Amino acid sequence: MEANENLAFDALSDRVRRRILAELGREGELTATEIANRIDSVGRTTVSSHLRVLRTSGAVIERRDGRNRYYSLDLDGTVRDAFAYLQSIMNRAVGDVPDAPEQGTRNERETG
Amino acid sequence: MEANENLAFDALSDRVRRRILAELGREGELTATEIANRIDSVGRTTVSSHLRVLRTSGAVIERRDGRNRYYSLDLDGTVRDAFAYLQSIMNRAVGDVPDAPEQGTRNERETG
DNA sequence: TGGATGCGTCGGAGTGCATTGACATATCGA
DNA sequence: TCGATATGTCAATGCACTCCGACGCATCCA
Repeated sequence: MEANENLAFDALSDRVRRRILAELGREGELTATEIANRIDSVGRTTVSSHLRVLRTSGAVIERRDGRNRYYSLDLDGTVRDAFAYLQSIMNRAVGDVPDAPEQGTRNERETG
Repeated sequence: MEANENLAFDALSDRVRRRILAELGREGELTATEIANRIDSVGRTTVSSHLRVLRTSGAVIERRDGRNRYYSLDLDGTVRDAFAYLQSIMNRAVGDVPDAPEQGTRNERETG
């Protein structure tokens, strides 16, 4: 859990990356270019770099279709780890923190 | 919410700071020296600097007593903001994420 | 009152990371 | 096949942050 937690917050430590995650959360699936168009504070190259970090750390999923690459949140990945971490420290202090949502209901563990 | 969210993840972006928060979550209240003793990868000065960041960003509360300063999590502060952020992006994607705990009224929340 | 303890802050050295333009690769359309 | 589009990657640059020793201030104890 320690390693995952570090990975998770590394991914979340950058403002642009959080912005990307928020967009993906809102839209579901977006291409790299679409994301870059929505965030005009940085260029396409920068977005691409951040997508690499998010991909490597397990925060987003990439789906290829022709020359497009669609990105979406990986809700079983690092975002969930970060959620779990915050949950755990709040839990110890309050003792009444709810669980993360049941994620497995939408994709029946295709990996196998 | 944007500003708070940035503050929150800035505070959480460092491994030592997360370590400190975890200790505070586990122990409830600790002095700066106690925290430094529990984290031997860095010195007391470093811990003090991180505590400053955590204090400034609203992640921890400081209570003074004589020459000691006791730190504890501020569960209505940035930790909660970070929780809320993750919640919101997971919410949009899953639509089934529970709320953070009610910090101020936890006495009434009798879990059935 | 004088020494010890707890703790914050300052200044500087070292390090890591974000950003970007240029370039490479693969796919689409005519 | 030829150009346009979508996207990743590389190398260089500059900034921001971490870490620590030294110092200062307040508090406690004898």
